[in-house]
Amino acid sequence: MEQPRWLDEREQRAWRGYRRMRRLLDLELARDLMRDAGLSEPDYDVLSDLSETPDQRLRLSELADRMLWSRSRLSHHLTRMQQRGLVTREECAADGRGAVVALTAEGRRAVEAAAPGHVAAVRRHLIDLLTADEIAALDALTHRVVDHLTGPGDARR
Amino acid sequence: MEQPRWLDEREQRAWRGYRRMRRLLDLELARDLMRDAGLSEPDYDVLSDLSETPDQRLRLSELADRMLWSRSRLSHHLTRMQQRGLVTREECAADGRGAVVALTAEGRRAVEAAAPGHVAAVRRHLIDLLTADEIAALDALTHRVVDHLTGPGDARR
DNA sequence: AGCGGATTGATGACATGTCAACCAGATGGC
DNA sequence: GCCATCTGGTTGACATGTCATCAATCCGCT
Repeated sequence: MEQPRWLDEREQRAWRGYRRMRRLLDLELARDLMRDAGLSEPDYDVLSDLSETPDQRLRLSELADRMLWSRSRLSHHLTRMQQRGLVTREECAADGRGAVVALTAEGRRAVEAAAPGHVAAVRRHLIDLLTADEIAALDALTHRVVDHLTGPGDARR
Repeated sequence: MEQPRWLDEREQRAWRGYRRMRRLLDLELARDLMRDAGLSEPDYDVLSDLSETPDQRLRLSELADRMLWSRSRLSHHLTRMQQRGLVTREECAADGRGAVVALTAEGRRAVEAAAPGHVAAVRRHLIDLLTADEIAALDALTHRVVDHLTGPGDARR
């Protein structure tokens, strides 16, 4: 830390570009999703993960891990979604402490209605703007960073 | 929207990788910054933008635009930072409605103390994991997306 | 000069996320 | 079997972000 290696020009541009894209893309996708389907991104993510699961249901901890959410956050968010009728909570047969979230019919209807538009927005604002090489690079690089962050130091310090 | 063009395998992987990286990188950088310097990312961004400005001060609206924040968010955040002594508000001579945020000595000290460690973390968890080609690709692609999102449809809808 | 609409920033109510307890049930050593 | 400990999930207090609204001021026009 004594002699910090600052970012050179190109690195600087890449880093700032990343952050700016991140923010703008997020705003845009969230706005589209809310306008077209009445869902927030977190709502959509929960519903989407659930709908991809064989039985339309998951243990809370399992879902939290997949989404990289704290259990607390998930619990709070699910109670809100439950009040809107998108999901229900069930007891877990295998573990008396556990709970299972399940998609309701209405929840399923909501994701299915939202998905095409959301995918189209992701294409329009990101994927279709990239060359095949860039998509490949993005795939490679993001996974490398993810592996780095989940690998050795997964146990935090 | 009738026949949605779903993402193919590679696109899917790139998109999911991006989202996962986004989340993990954010958590990691935020944790490091808080632990080492007692600042949140938003704190750091505000201080950093101010410190790069000639006079260490900016109009609120100017700062909000640069950061892509709502004015409301900025105003709330600044009152919190002000209470911690990192910034002050001043009246704007040129415009009676306006306000100007200025870095305090303590605020300056805080960014300068935080910057080397933060840059090192950005390197360690992202930049230094990428090849030169990937950095160039990231630079190009993010700016293209940013231009797309800020360009024609800047007036939303 | 003076009216009317736009802009600036502040504010309060509310939605969302985080953090630190907390409880109930599981698990493991003895 | 029984106690100590760990885990899964919930909860409440609090930090943060959003949205609608408001007052002050500015600007363009007559």
